[in-house]
Amino acid sequence: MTATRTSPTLAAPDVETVVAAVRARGLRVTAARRQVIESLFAAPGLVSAEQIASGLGGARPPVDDASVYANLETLEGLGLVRHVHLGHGPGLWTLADRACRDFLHCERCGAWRAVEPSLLAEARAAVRRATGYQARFTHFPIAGLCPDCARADLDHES
Amino acid sequence: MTATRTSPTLAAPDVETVVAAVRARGLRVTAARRQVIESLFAAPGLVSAEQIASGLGGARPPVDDASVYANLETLEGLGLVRHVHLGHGPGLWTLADRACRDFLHCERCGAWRAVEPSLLAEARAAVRRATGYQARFTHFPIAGLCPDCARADLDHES
DNA sequence: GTGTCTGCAAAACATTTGCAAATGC
DNA sequence: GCATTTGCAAATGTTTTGCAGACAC
Repeated sequence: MTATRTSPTLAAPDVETVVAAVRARGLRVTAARRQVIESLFAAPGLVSAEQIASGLGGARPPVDDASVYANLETLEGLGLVRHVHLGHGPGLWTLADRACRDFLHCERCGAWRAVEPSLLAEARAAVRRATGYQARFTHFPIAGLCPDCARADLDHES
Repeated sequence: MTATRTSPTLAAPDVETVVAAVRARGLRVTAARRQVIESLFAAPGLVSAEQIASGLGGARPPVDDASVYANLETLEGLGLVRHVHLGHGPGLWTLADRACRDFLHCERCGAWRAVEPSLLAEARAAVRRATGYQARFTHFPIAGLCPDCARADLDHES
């Protein structure tokens, strides 16, 4: 469902800080839970639940899909983790402090870009003026064409 | 799910016009295909493939899911039909030449709104200036909070 | 010890695919 | 007549659910 912005986003520089935050909430730090957290730190950017479950291609023992989903949901509830939907395909997950960004996604080549929310302030204001909607590009990104594909599109039409 | 449609419905061609367009492309007009087309005309707005397959709750005989999907894809290829993704849930289909083309979707209450693309020209320009992306809100809508939910959000926080 | 988490299995859900039989043109 | 299209059945990919046993605290 909709991501619930509960607590202010914690700065989470390392695994142990997140683990400590989990424990502080009275939740248990199991091997599976720790591995989900470590996978998110190890990943270069957005990762699917399936990638996390299979150990990110590393030599780690796999964690069951259901446990990964349960953990991601729990961690998202704590505000430590977020997910985003880039077009079709599975939801993609990342640490909350890394994902406090707005996303753009190219419908043609699949490239995505994460930007500071402030960069899109003017766009959000324009949407608001035109429609009254308060746009959030965090969970469902802006879809469209990246600069390269937009240029190719123009070349093709001319 | 409250559907807020503040969209002027331009004169859409009738069923026979679409049927004629299908035949003109050398495709066959079967009972199932005709029913898919009629369902799209009968629907008040966006409908799922599942709703079309089950006859829109009417007394019509059901059409097989696979046939509905195949037909929607074919008709979309002809430019007669298109689909959008409102958040999670199934894709939603509508006739291509119904007036409104850009969608906004409320992540909280699920309401959606279809607007003239020109209304969002300024927003698209702002995205372009800030990021170089050419935003298209047609297939994946703008997600955020509708005016009502945005107001409730403010009230709740204050 | 107690209540949370885990892994496994199975279901839910939207969609796609394979194929023999039906049918529009 | 013949290619297109259908309905059925089964597979796909993603996520959820139910549950008995394992384990953190």
